[in-house]
Formats: sequence, structure tokens, C-alpha cells
Amino acid sequence: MTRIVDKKAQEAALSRAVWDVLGQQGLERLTVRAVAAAAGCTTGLVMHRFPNRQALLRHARQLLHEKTRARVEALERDAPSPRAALRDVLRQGLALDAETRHESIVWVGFLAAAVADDELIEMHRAGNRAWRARVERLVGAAAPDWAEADVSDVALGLITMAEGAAAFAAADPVAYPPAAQEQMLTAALTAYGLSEERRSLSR
Amino acid sequence: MTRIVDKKAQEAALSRAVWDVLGQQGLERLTVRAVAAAAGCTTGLVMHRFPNRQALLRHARQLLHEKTRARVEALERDAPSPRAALRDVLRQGLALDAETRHESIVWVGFLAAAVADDELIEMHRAGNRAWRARVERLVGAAAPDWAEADVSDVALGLITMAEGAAAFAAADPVAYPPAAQEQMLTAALTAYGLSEERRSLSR
DNA sequence: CTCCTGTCGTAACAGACGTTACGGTAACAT
DNA sequence: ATGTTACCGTAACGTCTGTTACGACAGGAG
Repeated sequence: MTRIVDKKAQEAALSRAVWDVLGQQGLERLTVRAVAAAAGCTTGLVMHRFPNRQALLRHARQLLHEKTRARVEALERDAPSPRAALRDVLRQGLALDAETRHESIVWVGFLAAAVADDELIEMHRAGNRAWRARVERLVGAAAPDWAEADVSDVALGLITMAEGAAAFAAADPVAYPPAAQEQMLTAALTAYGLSEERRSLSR
Repeated sequence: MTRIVDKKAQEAALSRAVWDVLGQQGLERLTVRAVAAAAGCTTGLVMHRFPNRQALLRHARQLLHEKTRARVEALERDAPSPRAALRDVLRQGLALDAETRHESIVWVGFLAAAVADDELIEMHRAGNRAWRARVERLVGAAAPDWAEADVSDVALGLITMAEGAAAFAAADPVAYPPAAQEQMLTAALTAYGLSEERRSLSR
């Protein structure tokens, strides 16, 4: 009939191009032409795969969410203990290397873009609430005897800290090197009584 | 000689217009025309006061930084104790009402814009480092017997938590109501042993 | 009053933008 | 081999962008 093209792979490649432009040139220069150039094609292909720029951005946002979720699930599955799982899952959200630093910049870019796009902000909220629920579950597993309210407060403190640290480190890698972020996370987990080293008796 | 116009006031009004557009329409719609419309003037005045769009954005960024610094200094000056100062200063960084929520959106917008503007990112870094140094000083005053490294780790955990919470709450006010943010902050300060309620003996 | 200097609205410019239309091309079915 | 259908590069469209140029206007100085 017609020749076969891997549409999903093309869409993923274009989404990666969106991440590249967003991370290296910023939201203001995130044009269809720039994405096409980063993907090594022309605007013809981009507009053939997506009805418009909005749909392209939304697909790229969705794919980023799925990517991080897969990474988190793998970390959680492979963790030797609930507290290790909590620590590893939070750790992956930091900006510790070039890739995660890039991801954090892209995350901020999408958040800024969501101001002008109702569906983007809705996607952010859905993903963020799932993320929060996950960390609450991990905190609950790491501290089974805690009251629900304490689990909620601590989980919130942890996810906001991780996200804020990633944003700070992405914007100023020199001032926030990986070691500083890791020590910050360790200090927080220890303070909350969620460190793996020695179990705290209670809060 | 010539008629007198309050240039500083005009620049401030235009900067407020930048904040308005950035917070309500987002970075992508932050055009010179939109700023002029929000300020109730035309592009003629905008381009008469600023050499170009970049300078307008940078001035607005600078003014936002000075605004929050003034607020923080007042809070710090009026605080009854070092621990109250720390708590109040961190609290003002949260997104607890419409104004601070708006400020947080604007902050994210400027951070996203800084990807494409070397001077904006440099301004962010300078302001952020000053902010970090301030909180480190406040933590040191609130816990005089701590080691320098501990002060640094805890201060970093606190500022990243506050910034992350503001961003989350601005993007999803329903899921992150003021009470949740305040409880999160209280829980963190208590966990770190920086609560005002009862002095912790040591970390 | 008459300059005259700074103010700022109006209008236009070139370029970049998202989007549409079209056509050459390549691969599959027959 | 030939027809057919989807693919996608090319080019154009109208719109919107930052920026420039110009001129009308206002108010202190002489």
C-alpha cells in the first residue's frame, strides 16, 4: 500500500529535539523551525506528524514525564530497602550530572510554558500529584509507624526540596555541585529520621 | 529647560507591567506590545525608556530582586528572635496568597528566560547566592553551636524546599494550599532542630 | 510670546513566526 | 513494470515580533 514509517519513533525523536532546544536555547527560541533543525529535518515533517506547535509541545511534555517515571520505577524496584528506595528516588530528581541538569532546565521551561497552555498545566498537575503520591507512599513505607499527617508533611518537604535543588543546580552548577546536593539530601533524610544509617526511634 | 518626568517611577511601572504579563500570560506572550498594553501606554514609551526588550526584562528582574530583598530585610529586622527571623524569612518565600503565588510564577518565568540571556542568568546567580548566604547566616544565628558544614547543608535544604514549594503551589494552588506549605515548613524546622517551640539539644 | 528640548504616540520596517498548500519522490501492491 | 498512496521537503501565506523613524505636543527658559 504505502511505505511503512515508525511514527512513534519519529514523534519521540521530535520530542527529544524539543527537549534539546528548550534546554539549550530556552522557551523563547523554541520554534517549530528550531525543533526541526535540532531533529535534522524540516518543518514539513514536524507539521506532518503534529497538527500544530501546541500538540508537539504537549507530546514532548508527556514523553518527559513517562521517561522520568520509568526511571523512578526501576530505582524503586531495585532498591534493597524502603529507605534506600526513598533516597534513590529523591536522588534521581536532583541535578547531579549534565543530563539531569538539562532535564531540570527543560522541566522549568515546560512549567513556564504551562502558564499559557491549559492542557500543559493540567499535565503538570497530574504528573506532579502522582509524583507526590509516590513519595508519600515511599515515606510511609520507610516510617510505618508515623501518622498520616506527618508522612504528608515530610513527603512534601522532600519533593519540594529535591525540585528546588534541581532548579538551583541547573541554573548555577558551580554554586551547587553534586556533592552539596547529596549532602543536603542526606542531612534532610537524617533530620527527618529517614536515614538508612541508624533507625531513629520516633519523631 | 524641559518638563520633568519621574523616569524611575515610569521604569518601575513598566517593570510591574512585565511582572503582570509574565505572571498572567507567560513568557511566550511577554512582548513589548503586551507590556505596553498592561502599563496603559504604547510601545513608544517603552522603547523610549529602555533601549530594547532585553534591558526592559533585566530591569524588571532587578526590581523584583530588590523588592523581595526589602521585604526579607524588614522581616529579619522585626523578628523577635533568630529562629523567628529564620522562619519568617523562609515563610515569605512560599506561595501563600495571590501575590506571592504570582511572584513565584514570575520567578519561574525569569528563570526560563535566563536560558537565552547571559545577563539574566548572571543576575539570577548573584541574587540566589546572596539569598543563600543570608539564610546560612540566619541558620548559623539560630543554631550557634553547629558546625559550618551542617549550617550549609541545612540552609541549602531549607531554601530549596521553600523555592520548590512556591513553584509547586503556584502551579497547583488547590493541591498545595497555604496550610500545607506552612506545616511543611514547620515540620522541616522541627526536624532540623530549628523550631522555636523547644530548643533541641543538638543534631 | 517664542524658542527649544525632552516626551511619547503613530506608523512603518524587516525579519521571524505558525501554518497551509503543493509537488516530487519513494516504497509497496498488483 | 506500473499504478498508487503516504511521506515530507519546499515555498509561500498572513500575522506578529522587535526596532526605528518621524512628528505632534507640552512646558520651562529667554
